[in-house]
Amino acid sequence: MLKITRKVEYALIALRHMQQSPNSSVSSAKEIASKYGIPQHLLAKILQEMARDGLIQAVKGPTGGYKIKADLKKISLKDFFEKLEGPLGLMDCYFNTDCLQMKSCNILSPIQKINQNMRDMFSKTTLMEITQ
Amino acid sequence: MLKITRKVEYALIALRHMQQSPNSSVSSAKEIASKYGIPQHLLAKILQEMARDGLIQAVKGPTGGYKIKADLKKISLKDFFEKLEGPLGLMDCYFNTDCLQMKSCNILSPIQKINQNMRDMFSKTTLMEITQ
DNA sequence: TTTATATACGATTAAAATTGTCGTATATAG
DNA sequence: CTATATACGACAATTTTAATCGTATATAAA
Repeated sequence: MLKITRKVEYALIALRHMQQSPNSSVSSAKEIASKYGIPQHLLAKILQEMARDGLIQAVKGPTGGYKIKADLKKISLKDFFEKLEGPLGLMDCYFNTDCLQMKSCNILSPIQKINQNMRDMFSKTTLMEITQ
Repeated sequence: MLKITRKVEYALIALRHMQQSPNSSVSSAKEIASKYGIPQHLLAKILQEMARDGLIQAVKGPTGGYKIKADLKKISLKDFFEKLEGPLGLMDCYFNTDCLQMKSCNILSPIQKINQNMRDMFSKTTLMEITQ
């Protein structure tokens, strides 16, 4: 429990790789996948999603690839996680109000506090701090 | 991702229930399960594990059940999570050193820092704060 | 203009982790 | 005795995550 997914892990690895590449050069999914031992097609899908999210820019065709587009100093880890994986919370009831046990649940408010702590923590860290 | 398991959720609910019960009285798995809509056998297994861990005390036979044994003020949420679910980390490589990509991984050290932040956060909260 | 290589993206399958059930044994209050 | 509780391992179902596959489109370079 309390693990990040491989999807997020692969996304971070790719971002850091691009961050460390010469400016304005692009990195292909194939190049990144083989360097870090990531399934190529899977990484490609993740890169495509990050491109749709505006984090990176895609360049098509041979010699194509991806490069960083957004200002990573302005994006928190919380926002990054939520772009890729949806709402961030220890339990679904933090966002989802359709739990049948809602009325009888006795740990709802204590959990909400911890949730808030965790969200604050990830809000205070920028993507740049991870990838630089 | 970054979710706690139902096992931990059920354990917290049960602990809080016992905490709020009259002192020296016991609560049965059946009673707690039906009150909060938890599968009875599943809750029983979790309570048994907590008993083995010394968190609660089991009383056998009819009129039996469980009551709090440990001093919840002295147990951090981190220790509680680790008792039930094992090592706490965003990624397995925080503890497990047999990842094949270890050498090429470029996010290892940044992830370790976030890991430490998360562990610190859960170390600073006691079980009592959740269950009281 | 042809070819090789890249992104784009939905559909599907595979694997892993989580969640829940079942059967049987043992203890004990009434 | 008997009913009810804990004890515990084996097993099954479900859900989530991870990975693969097929096909289409864009484009640089020969």
